[in-house]
Amino acid sequence: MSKVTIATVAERAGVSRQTVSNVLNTPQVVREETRERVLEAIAALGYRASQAARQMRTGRSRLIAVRIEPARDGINGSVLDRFLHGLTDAAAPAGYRVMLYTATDDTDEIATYENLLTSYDLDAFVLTSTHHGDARTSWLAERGVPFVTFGRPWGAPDTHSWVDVDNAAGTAMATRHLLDTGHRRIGFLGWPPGSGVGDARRDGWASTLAAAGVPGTGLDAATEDGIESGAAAVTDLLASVDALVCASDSLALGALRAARESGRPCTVIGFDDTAVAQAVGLSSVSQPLTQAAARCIDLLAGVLDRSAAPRQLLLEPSLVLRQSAAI
Amino acid sequence: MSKVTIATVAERAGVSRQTVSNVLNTPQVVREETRERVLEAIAALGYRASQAARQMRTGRSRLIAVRIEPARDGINGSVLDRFLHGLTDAAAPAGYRVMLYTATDDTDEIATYENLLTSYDLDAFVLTSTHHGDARTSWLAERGVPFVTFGRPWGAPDTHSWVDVDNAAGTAMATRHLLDTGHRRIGFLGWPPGSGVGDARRDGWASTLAAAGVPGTGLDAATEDGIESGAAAVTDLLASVDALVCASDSLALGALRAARESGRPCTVIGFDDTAVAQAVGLSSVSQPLTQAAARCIDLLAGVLDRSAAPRQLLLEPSLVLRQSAAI
DNA sequence: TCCAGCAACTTGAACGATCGAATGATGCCT
DNA sequence: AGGCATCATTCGATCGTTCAAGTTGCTGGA
Repeated sequence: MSKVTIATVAERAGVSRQTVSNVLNTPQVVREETRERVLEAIAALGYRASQAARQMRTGRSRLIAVRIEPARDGINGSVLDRFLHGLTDAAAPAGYRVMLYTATDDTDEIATYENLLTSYDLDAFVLTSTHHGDARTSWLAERGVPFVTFGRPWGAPDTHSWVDVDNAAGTAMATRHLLDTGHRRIGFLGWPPGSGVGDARRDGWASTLAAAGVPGTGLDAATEDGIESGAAAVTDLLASVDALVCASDSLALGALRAARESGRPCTVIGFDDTAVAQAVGLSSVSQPLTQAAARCIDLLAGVLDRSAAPRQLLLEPSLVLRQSAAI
Repeated sequence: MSKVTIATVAERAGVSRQTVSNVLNTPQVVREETRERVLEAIAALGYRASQAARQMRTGRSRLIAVRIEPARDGINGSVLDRFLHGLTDAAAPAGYRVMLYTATDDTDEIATYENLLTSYDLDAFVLTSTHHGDARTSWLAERGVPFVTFGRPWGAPDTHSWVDVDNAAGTAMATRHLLDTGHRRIGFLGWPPGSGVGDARRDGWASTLAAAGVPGTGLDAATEDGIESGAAAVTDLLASVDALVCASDSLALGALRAARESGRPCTVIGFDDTAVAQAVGLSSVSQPLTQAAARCIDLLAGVLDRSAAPRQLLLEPSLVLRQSAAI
């Protein structure tokens, strides 16, 4: 099984190297008959183009890079992991492979871009966890590096392609469900203002209550993400609500725990439909992560063409109902 | 910011291309003074070697491939994700990058190897989820492809390097803890015999009981992984045990649920210390996944040298104790 | 004095693909 | 028949690096 190059194939098919290359890259310029002969030779020899050689000539690597969060435990990390799974699945049929990198913060991530671009000639980046004043997108845009973000450009103009899940629609859906099932004192447990995602999730709750004419003022609390902090933040609130919409499953779990400890029954709905929600029977808003990943790959095709205008996609989450067991 | 190649650096430093290459790859053959001048030029120009060109010449890509499980929800999938995080972290300082691929089964995975090897010239593979009669390791070994497995070669001889966690030690630790805290009727909930990991976890429990002279016969159950199946499999057992060691957190959660429903108190210890265990306050055996990933990278260095003999590493898990809340 | 031996560096070729321009073959029009 | 456009294919150069084989200058031993 010696090395089979484009020259080997050319010799066997009785054509030149370039013709073989044309069969693979621009089939329309090759006569039908020749094309078939070449393809036959390719199959017979088990030829596969060397990415390294192709990459050196074209500058394209057919590799896209995605950041993976540093190893840490936790409930919410799994969301990005599921997105990553979807991305790998969707990239393969499109002829792309996913390469991972880590970074401690945005500045470090930008330094990594430089490294990866110059030494690996990456074709594109998929960014996650976009936030207000994100330095990464402007850096990439300035240098003309193709990229797609999972998460809209909070506050910045829509100059690039992105996919996002309608966070507000998710909490709105949860709130509406609680209204439909008879609840009238519905609170919200979220994160401190300033994060785009967190604010959107709060808005979904607030606007749904407002539209239904149900008062919500004073029925919300904000804290850092986490079970403990969620439980602590919600204790005061429990006296005045009988249902809670939460910005994450961690917070929801904290709320459930606090409710159980205080002895006050409270229906809780989380966000992200993590494994934990499944395990404890917690209703939760589910993001279509696999679909989001697939759309990112779709958009990337357009971005790599350079010709196509940037496109934006907002996906609808869904509500997964479970009989909320006390934790 | 035009392209800066090894020739640019050479010109600026007043030496030849090869000398620059030597500074980077075999510094000892270059005179101190020259070396510094070259390094200065590299820094000034921001030069970074093109992986594609290097790869074409050397056949090495500095890329290692790892399988990522297809997108699915669940509690146990997170274990491999955490391993993946650790691997990416550990690979970067060693000058390697991680590339992902998916595969539906072993046969499909082997087909993917062929693809990846011929077109991307991958340096090595890291395999996870090894099992009895694993076709993947023999395929790779036959072709001389460097690889390391996370998981020992169940049943097969130790002809390659691997890292594994001592599963039996984990359940032994859990069992011993239960004995120390006064339990005498300790059961085991695991998977059907045949899986190396599952059998090892059962053995740890059985041998510890035997060593302590505490009877365990008839106190174990086996079922497919999952909360529901775990709950179903353990109901009969609950009459005769007051503590359970489980092969996974999913099973442990099922056991907890069944115990709560039956009204019989039962101390439960899970395995893998997943986010779910954290969330519900379940004690669990924790695998040192970050460490395992780092060791895999270490071993890979030896494997890529070809000279070094295969090495094996067995890591000790630890027991994370929590006040087991009823679910 | 001469040349072997060494250290430090340089030069040409090669890896395997693609790009641009050139070549040969074919058909059509005048 | 000659000219010319069109299509299919070939040829030579090139991407950036490393390997193998020089070249140069210097030291020391016979």
